[in-house]
Amino acid sequence: MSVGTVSNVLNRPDLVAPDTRRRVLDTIDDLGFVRNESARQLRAGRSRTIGLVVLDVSNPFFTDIAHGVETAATANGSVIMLCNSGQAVEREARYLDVLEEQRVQGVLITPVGTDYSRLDVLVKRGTPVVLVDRGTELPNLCSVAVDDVLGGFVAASHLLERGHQRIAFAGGPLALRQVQDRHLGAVKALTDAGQKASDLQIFETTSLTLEAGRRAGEQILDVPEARRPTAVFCANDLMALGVLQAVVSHGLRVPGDVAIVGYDDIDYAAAASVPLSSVRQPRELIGRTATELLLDEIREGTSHQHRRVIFKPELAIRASSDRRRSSRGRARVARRTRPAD
Amino acid sequence: MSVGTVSNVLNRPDLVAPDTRRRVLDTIDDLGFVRNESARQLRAGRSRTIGLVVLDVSNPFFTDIAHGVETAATANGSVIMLCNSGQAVEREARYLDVLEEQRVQGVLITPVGTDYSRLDVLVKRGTPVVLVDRGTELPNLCSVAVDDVLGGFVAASHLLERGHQRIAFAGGPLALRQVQDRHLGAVKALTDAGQKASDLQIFETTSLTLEAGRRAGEQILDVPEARRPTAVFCANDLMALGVLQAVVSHGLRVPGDVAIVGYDDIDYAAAASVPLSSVRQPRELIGRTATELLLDEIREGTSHQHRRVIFKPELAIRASSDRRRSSRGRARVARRTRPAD
DNA sequence: CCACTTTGTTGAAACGTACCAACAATGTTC
DNA sequence: GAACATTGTTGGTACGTTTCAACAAAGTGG
Repeated sequence: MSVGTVSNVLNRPDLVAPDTRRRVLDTIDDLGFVRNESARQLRAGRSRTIGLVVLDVSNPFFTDIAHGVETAATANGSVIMLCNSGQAVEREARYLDVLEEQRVQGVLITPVGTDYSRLDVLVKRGTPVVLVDRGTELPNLCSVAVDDVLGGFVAASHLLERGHQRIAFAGGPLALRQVQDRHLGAVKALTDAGQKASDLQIFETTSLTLEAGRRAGEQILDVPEARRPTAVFCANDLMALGVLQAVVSHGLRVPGDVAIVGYDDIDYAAAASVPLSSVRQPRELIGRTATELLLDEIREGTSHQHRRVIFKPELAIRASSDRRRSSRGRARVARRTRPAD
Repeated sequence: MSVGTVSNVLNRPDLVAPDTRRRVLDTIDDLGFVRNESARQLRAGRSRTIGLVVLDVSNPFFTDIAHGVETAATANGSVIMLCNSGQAVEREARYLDVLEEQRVQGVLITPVGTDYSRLDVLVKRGTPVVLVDRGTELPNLCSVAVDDVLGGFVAASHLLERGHQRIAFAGGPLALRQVQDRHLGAVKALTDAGQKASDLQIFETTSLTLEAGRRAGEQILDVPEARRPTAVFCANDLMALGVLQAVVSHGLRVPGDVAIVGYDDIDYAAAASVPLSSVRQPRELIGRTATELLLDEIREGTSHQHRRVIFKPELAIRASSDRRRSSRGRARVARRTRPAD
C-alpha cells in the first residue's frame, strides 16, 4: 500500500477503486490515523484557516460579528481563528505575525490604530485582508463598515429633537476611528442645529468597557448641576450601560435627569435597567459580508476588484432617551412622576 | 549562507557570531522573510497553539474565561484558538478534528455532552485535555470546575429563606451537566427544607440564551396565577435576563410578583433593569487555572498527575430576589409600594 | 610548532503530505 | 489478437524548517 494511494483516498477518492478505498479507510480507523495539517499546509502552500482580529471579545458586538464570520467560513470549509487585540497595538501586531506565520488564507480585522502599514505589508506578501467595521482610505483593501458619522448624527439629532441643550459625548480613545466618526457625526448634528461644536462636552475614556462607562458617568455627575449635561451620547453600548449604572446609583433618573443613547444595539441594551436607546448595526451581516468579500478575494486572486460595503445604521429609540425635555433650564423631576417602564 | 545558520539566528542566536547575526537579520528584513510555521511544526512535531472550545462565545461567562486563558497562554508564548461549539455535538466534533489535525499542544474544553469517548481518544493519541467548568468522572483528565450542586443549593435556599413556596427552575437542556447539577442542588435545598422534589417546577429550554429565557418567562407567566411560581432560579444569567424581560414586559414586578436568581454573575447581571441576584463564579480564575494545569501537563508529559480543581461559588444578592415574601398565599403587591432601586 | 579546545558555520537528513509521471492491469475496438 | 484507451496504483520529489554530526578557523597551552 503506497502513501500516494492513501493521499488519493483522502483528497480525490474518485480516483481510487471502491474496495481499495474501503480497505484504506478501515485501516485509517484501526490505526487512529490523523492527517497532519502542518505537512498538508506545507505542501499545499496555504492553510484552511482565516484569522479574525477583533478589538474586544468581551463586547457582544464583536462576538455577534464573529458569529456571522463563522457561519460564512464554515460554509466554505474554512476554520476561523479568533484573536483578541484588546485595543492594544502590540497585541494586534503579535497576532498578525502569528497569522502570517501560519499562512492563513486571509485576515479579517478591526484594526486598533490608523496606521495601516502593517496590513499593507501583509497584503503585499499575498495575504488578503478585509477591514471590518472600518472604512478605509486605502485602495488596496476590501472593507465592510457602517456609516458611523451618520450614526453619530442620528443619535445626536434625536437628543436635540427631544429638547436637550447640553449634550455630552462619552467614549474613547478618540484615536479609534469608530469613536472619531461617531463624535464627528454628533458635532455635525449640533452645528446643523445652530449650536457651536464646542457645546458638545467630551468625556474621553481609554477604552470602551462597562467599567470605563461607569467612570465617565461619575465624571459627568461631578459637573455642577447648572452646567451638567442633560443627555449623554455614548460611543458604544457597554459605555452607555456603565453611564446608566452610575447615574442610577446616584439616585438620578434616566431619562428624567440624564438621557442616554448608546451605540451597537447589543442584546443587553434592550434588557438594561432602563431600556437603552441605541444606534443599531447589522452585526451578523457585517461578519458574513466581510467573510464573503474575503473568500471572493481568495478565489479571484490578482484579478480581484476591491470593494467597500457601507451599511446604514438605524436608531432604536427606547426609554433611556424617549421623553421630551422641558425647554427652559433643568427640568425638575416631580416626585410623583412614574418611572418609565 | 546556509539555511542552518539562518535557523540558528532565529532559534539559538547565541550560537552565531554577532555580525553574522546582524547580516542575517538585515537580509530577513530586506526580503520580508516570514517563517513558515507549518514547516516548523512539521519538523518539531507540535505547534504553539492551544485549542479552547466553549459552548457559546456570545455568553460573557465564556469570554471572561477566554480572557483568563489568553492571559496564561500568552505568558507561556502560546496562542489560543477559540472555537465555538454552540452546544452542538457535531460542531464540537468538527473542531476537535481540526485541532487534532493541527497538532495543537493541548485542548481546553467545556464539552457539550457527557460522552467523553472522543476526548478519551484525543488523550490516548497524546493531546492533553483539560475540562473547563466541568468536573469529571474520568480519571485521565485534569479539570477545573465550580461546585454547581452547591451553587444550585445556595440559590434555592436563598429563595426559600425569603419565604418563597413555589419555585421554578428554568434552563436546559438538562443533558448539560452544568444544568443538571444546578437543578440537583436546587432540589436538594427543597427537600432539605421539607418540600417534595416535585415541588420544583421545571421549565426546560433547548439552550441557555436571552431568547430562550424570554420564552421560558412567557411559559411561566402562562401558568394560572394560583399555581404560578413566585420565584425562578435560572440556569444562567442570560436566561435570567430573558425571564426578567418577559416578566417586566407583562407589567409584573420583580421581585414583588416574581423573584429571580441567575447564575454566573456576568457583568450585565448587576446592570439589568432590576439588578440580578446571581451565583458568582470566578470566571477569569477558572480560565487561568485550567490553562496552567494544561501547561503543566504538557511540560510534565507522562509523569503528570491529573488534578481536579473545584471552586466554591458565592451568591451575590441583589434587588431581583431581595425581599421577604409574605407567608400566606400570593402576596398582593400594594400599589403604593416603591419599586426597588 | 604541534596538539588540543573553542567558536562558528555547514551540509544532509528528516518530518508527513500532495502531486505527477510512470507503470500495470484490465477492458475495448477493429 | 494486436493496438489502443481506461482505470487503478506506485514510487519519487518537493515543500521549509530543525537538528546534528562534521568540519573549518581561530585561539590556547606546553
